[in-house]
Amino acid sequence: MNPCTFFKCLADDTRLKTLLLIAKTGEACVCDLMEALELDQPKTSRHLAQLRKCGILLDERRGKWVFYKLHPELPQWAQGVIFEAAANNTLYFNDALNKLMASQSSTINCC
Amino acid sequence: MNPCTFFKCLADDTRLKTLLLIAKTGEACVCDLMEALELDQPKTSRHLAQLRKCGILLDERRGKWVFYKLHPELPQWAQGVIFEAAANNTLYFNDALNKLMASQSSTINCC
DNA sequence: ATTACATATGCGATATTTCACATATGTAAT
DNA sequence: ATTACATATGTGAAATATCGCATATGTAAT
Repeated sequence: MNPCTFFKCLADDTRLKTLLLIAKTGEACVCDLMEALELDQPKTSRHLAQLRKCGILLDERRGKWVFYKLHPELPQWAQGVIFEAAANNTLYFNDALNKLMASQSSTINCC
Repeated sequence: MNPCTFFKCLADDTRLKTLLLIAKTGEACVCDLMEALELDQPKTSRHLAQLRKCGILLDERRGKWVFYKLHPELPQWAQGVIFEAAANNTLYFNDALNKLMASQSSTINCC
């Protein structure tokens, strides 16, 4: 994991918020992330794909849905960076986190 | 310190190596950084200026030279990110670090 | 005040990233 | 087999970042 590549992945609002949300909740499906971040589907999917291809996220299909979580083999220091950022920037993604947790605890919309 | 802005600053080879070098050595002047990273003067200065304007580095002039160090008011978590990256990616900037330490311990070239 | 050296910045050219739309793929139900 | 829904990707346009060169500013010495 080249550190510059890693930081490039964090250097975008959509990707960073996505990662912080997943760090906080453990995992999330694409449709919930879309709603929480108020993004269209291709944009959400594109950024997730980039994080997956860089080895930061791991995807897992369950029926029609795809869930993403932090890749278990992500180096410890990189995980630490993500968790530290999540713990110290609540204001930055709190809105999205609330929406995501609401989606995840209901079955109204999707998965 | 917006976390996305912060990570954008780390998402470039020149800036990231500069930061890791400064994290390891405490401070460095522009001319030593130029040599260690084998960069031309305007490029070095431009990236340092960006890091300074974002509040990550603090500059201090001493005679003809300008020294940069981590900004003392940089949030703790952000400092942590830089130090963790420095501690876990030695291969990424070891060449530059050796050159920098050689420059700093001699007075042949500049300051 | 002039010169030499260190650092900073204006600016147009180039490269890279991101976006938006259309379309493709994959899954499950009927 | 067809339909509906969830997700992924091809592609060109738009936005953004970086570079290279020229030039400006700041400091110290003569």
